[in-house]
Amino acid sequence: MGAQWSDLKTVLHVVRGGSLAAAGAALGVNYTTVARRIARAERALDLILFERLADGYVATDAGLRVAKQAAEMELHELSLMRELQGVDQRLSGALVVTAPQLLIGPFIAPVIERFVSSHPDVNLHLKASNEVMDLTRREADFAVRISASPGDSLTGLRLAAQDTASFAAPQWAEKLAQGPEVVVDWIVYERFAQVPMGALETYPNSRVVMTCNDMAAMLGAAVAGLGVVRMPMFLGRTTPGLFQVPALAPRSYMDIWGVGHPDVWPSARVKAFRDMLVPSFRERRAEFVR
Amino acid sequence: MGAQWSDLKTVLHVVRGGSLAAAGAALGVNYTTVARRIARAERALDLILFERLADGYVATDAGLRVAKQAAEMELHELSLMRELQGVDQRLSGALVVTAPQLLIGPFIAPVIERFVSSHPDVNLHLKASNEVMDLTRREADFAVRISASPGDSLTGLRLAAQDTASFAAPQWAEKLAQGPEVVVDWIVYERFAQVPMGALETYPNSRVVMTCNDMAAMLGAAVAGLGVVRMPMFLGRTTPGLFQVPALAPRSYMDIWGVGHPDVWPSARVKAFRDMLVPSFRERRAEFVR
DNA sequence: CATTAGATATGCAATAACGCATGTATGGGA
DNA sequence: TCCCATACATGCGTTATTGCATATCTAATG
Repeated sequence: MGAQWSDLKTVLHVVRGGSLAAAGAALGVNYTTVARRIARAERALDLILFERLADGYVATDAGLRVAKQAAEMELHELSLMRELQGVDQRLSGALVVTAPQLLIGPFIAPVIERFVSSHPDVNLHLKASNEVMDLTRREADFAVRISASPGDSLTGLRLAAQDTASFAAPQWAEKLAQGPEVVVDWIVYERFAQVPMGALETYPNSRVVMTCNDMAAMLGAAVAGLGVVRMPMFLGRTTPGLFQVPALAPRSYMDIWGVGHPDVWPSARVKAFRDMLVPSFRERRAEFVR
Repeated sequence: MGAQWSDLKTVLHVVRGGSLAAAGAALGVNYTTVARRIARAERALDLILFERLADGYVATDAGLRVAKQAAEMELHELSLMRELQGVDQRLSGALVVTAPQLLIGPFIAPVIERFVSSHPDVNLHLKASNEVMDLTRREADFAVRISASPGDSLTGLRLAAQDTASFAAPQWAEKLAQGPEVVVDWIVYERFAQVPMGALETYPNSRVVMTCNDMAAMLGAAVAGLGVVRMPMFLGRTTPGLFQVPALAPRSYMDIWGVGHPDVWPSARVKAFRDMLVPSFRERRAEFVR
């Protein structure tokens, strides 16, 4: 009478993705399989779940109802996965950590090095990403984030407070020393697209020479001497070839947080990682502020 | 990383049933398949879900957690199934009705006859059972029950009020007429196991000649002249060979209800069935009371 | 101590599910 | 109008899943 649970899940993903192909990708199966599962579910339920239109599958009312309850089922699945990870007291198995790309090299990597040698049975996976992983879906067990607060419903602890300052190649230091009338070329982050606040006060002739959507590329451009970049202190200080310049007064910036889902937080693996990460940041606290 | 939903469901049923065989029966698969699904789930989750003991599978803490969340998932599945049935406005497809065995012949069957000829595309399945079907699990879409109230969280309407009286073969009518000193042999329902309340007041020499767990068998015994049976009026009146006897004064009894789950209640099929059943009971209301 | 019932493992053949390649239909852009 | 990208349908060979038969193990029983 009823349909298989895997088929209900499949319906959910077709509704979510809007196409067989998208659902297949999400489920890790071929889209033909998705089509067959939908057909099977329809046979089992004796209902039409999707209208086959020229531009894809469109859910019927019944299809939407299936998807809705399947979404509820998925919430429990996700809750279970977090719960199982959270109560796991073994120092073996998978541990997924995510952190901003540019923080990894100078600050996370050394911790990871010690972690993996101390806990050789833990299979650590590091997701370098500036995008926010969904910890509810266990896309990561632990995340290092730069933000004003731990956010949503996550457990978090502050790893460091940080300031920003202006950094550039050495020739810019000389140029800026010539006086407030020099033309200052700024490399700015895409979504700001204008000279940083306060820059015009000290150097009225500041201008944007380039916008960019990637901080790593901006660093490269700065090292090459293209202009001045406002960035976190730690980043300027740890990038060879860059020096702090007085184009902009240091200003406090968002904190660095270590966050995790409350369900997953008690996991031995996550705790072990925290226990190495936190002291490491504490010791190097000075590198983040002016 | 995660496990398949069908495997989570399988874990649930092993925890519920306590053995692979029980789970297999519940799921409609061979128990070997159950064992393999458990093994697959354990591999996927990298966890031991069951201890393999000599006398069966015993869930670990992790296994219990999986089962618990899977149970929550199942609640949503059941809710979905009811919902889909409830919104279905077609007069085709399956309709499962349950009713007490002895009510079917005289009162339900005539309605069913008309129903199936009026709605030939509805696949009516009648579960004659004195056990209470779980309407939450959609073991039935509509139930005729003899009870004091519609009960739990079900929607219901009262089909008839009814009385009980004492019935027996004709020779008992003659015997009882001889006076209050005659020995009255009672056939009583198993779980009462004693002479009905009030019987000793009119016939002090009443005694239990047989207890039985099945009313149909009791009817047979009564027709055979074995003794007197207290039963609903409708039953005595519709059973050939039985006549009401004054061994016991008529007393009001539990009502007859037509009940259904609120989710399923609006279904066109259920509504159509109700719409035939209710007038039928209303017309014959007099047959149930003294 | 042998036996039996209940419960789980395992090997093998049958079946069902799957992925891939190919074909069809539709709509947008050059 | 033609081309191409998107989206689904279908046929076929491959793989994974399943059921059955058989073997193993344990506890309870005679």
